[in-house]
Amino acid sequence: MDKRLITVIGPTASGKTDLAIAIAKRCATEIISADSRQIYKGMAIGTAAPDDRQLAEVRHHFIAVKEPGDYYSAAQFESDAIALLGDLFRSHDTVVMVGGSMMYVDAVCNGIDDIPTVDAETRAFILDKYAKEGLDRLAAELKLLDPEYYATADIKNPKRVMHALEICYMTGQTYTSFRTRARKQRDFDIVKVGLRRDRQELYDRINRRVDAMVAAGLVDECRRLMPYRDTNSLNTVGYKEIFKYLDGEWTLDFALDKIRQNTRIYSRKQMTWFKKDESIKWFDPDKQSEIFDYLGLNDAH
RNA sequence: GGGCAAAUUCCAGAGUGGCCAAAUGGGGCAGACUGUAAAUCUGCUGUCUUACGACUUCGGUGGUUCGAAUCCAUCUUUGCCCA
Repeated sequence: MDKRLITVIGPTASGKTDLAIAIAKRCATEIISADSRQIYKGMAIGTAAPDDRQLAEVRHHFIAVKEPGDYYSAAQFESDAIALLGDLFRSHDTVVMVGGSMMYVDAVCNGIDDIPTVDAETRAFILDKYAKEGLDRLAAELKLLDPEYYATADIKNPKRVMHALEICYMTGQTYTSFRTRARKQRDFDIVKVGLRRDRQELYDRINRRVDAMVAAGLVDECRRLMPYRDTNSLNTVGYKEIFKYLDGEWTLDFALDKIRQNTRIYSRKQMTWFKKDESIKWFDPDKQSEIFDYLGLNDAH
């Protein structure tokens, strides 16, 4: 029998966690979390990570395994997840992957180019260069070093320009030379189950979840994370707003409103990304039996 | 009761005679996306139109002017001050 990766995706607060657990239990398998923030320790509340009861029900991977200051990326997730899948498929026919980090999901499903990881010195050098010279100068330099990438790059986006330059400086080759953009073949089947809700309903769920987070101790969680507030992992909806409150810059109510708003924006951004993925089969999250039918799980037992 | 100030497009807030459908920010909508992606970035956002462009807006009404969001009169509302 072919090995199968069931991938559950959808915007934040759509109900992915519950569905993934239900599927994993039915298949007696484990869950790979494709979430760029739940992977960090100490951020369970603000990222709506599975709680202890849920974690006890089904074994989850990539939840709370990194320190907030650790460097991690979609590329690393690809190799970590693919390696783990190799192990899991030895004892399971099916594995479930859930997560809202579009790029992480994509890295596992389609692969990501093998571009060298930028070392700390180069990173600091380019960052400093950007601070001193500005985006236009960096873009002009990129035009010289890698005209091919420059022609299609998002030249107004500092992160893109800087990264391309980092690669050029560090390797002495063009960024383009690493970008094969080839789709990797995987030796397992991939089924993508998308959860879609009416926009207003999703917004209501987001609002309720923010209240639940506060009740669960979101503010205290943020206090504990204060030492890491400047790291990328904490540049995250739900945390950056509370930090403003803890700084005395915003009232708590205002910060919570901003969290609700930014979460809505995030959910829309996720949907924009998903829209172009033709391989996703969409479902109403409340109709679990339809999803099980689609996956052929209803008569498994 | 008297005095002063203010009313601008979804919100905040510029604009003080033509260069104004009206800066900027926020919000909203749409989109991009191969290296910390819950990040970062882009476009649109009065109406009609593919576009050129046309048309209706700046509290109400009436004036002045070739021309008004901008000046005058008056009314309404709001804020502040003196009673």
